[in-house]
Amino acid sequence: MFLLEDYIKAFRANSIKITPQRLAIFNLLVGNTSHPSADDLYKEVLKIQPSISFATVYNTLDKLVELGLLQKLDIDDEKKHYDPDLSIHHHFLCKACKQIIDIFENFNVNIQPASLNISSLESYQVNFYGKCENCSA
Amino acid sequence: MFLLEDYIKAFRANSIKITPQRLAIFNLLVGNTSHPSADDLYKEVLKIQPSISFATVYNTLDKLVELGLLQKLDIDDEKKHYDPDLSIHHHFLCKACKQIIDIFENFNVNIQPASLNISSLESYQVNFYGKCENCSA
DNA sequence: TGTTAAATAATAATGGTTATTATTTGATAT
DNA sequence: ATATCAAATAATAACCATTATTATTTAACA
Repeated sequence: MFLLEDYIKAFRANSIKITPQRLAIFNLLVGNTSHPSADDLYKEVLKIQPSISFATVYNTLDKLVELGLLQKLDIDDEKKHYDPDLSIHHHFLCKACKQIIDIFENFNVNIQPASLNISSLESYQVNFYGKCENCSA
Repeated sequence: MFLLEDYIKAFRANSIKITPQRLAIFNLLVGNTSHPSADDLYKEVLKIQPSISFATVYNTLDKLVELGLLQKLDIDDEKKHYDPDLSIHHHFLCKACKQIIDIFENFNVNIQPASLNISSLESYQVNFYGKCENCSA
């Protein structure tokens, strides 16, 4: 998990400006295990930066993903979710409450690009679907 | 892979009407390995059913997914893709051309629901991301 | 063949995301 | 410290996949 200073260093190293809006977003991401959507983050950051616009949230998230500091999850077809934890782990989506639960297991899912039409393998995601305990009670 | 008659039988068994529009969609799905989006299918089916509406495509795809005859892929954040092949396999998305390539390997990615906040595990998807051979040339 | 609930076509609405643009500002050089 | 300027912001419009609505049509069955 990254610390605030990791985000700042990375932005500086890439000559991307550090603004109060971005610092507020960085702070929301540090240690965040809730897999927030852009809208979730927007609502939270409004409390610290009441005049922030939605576009700024998207812009900052895009930059973070480009810099490899944030993972975009393709697990929920309704919206994108973001995960600042880049350690190898995967996710479970409860189809009822849409909660995303971390699965801290390192599955052996290597593929041999050479054997397929694939030239570079950059990442992978393992997504599980079902119902969480709350929702099946 | 299902045959046309499998789709027909399943719809009949569930008292869901079989219409020319739906038959055209069934035919497009049989043996289809292109992982089409709803729009892809709409464009194709227009050639056989020129007056079909988009809503009918979505309606039929939803029914197929509900009946367990079609898999919805959460791999492309831009749109949903559908796969009529329900055998255990996974997918690679080329970030450049958005092509989806089948990965016919059965990874051992079991999780123990009991140990987490999970009560029922219904399905999983393993998604790989990178560049295909065409796009890195 | 008539009946009826379900499906269709047409289209409006929704919601997440992206694009646009005038204004403001962070970072650098002076 | 200040000026400069490219980049970022806020506001908002546009986009696009998907879902909802509704009057009309039709598949399935009696």
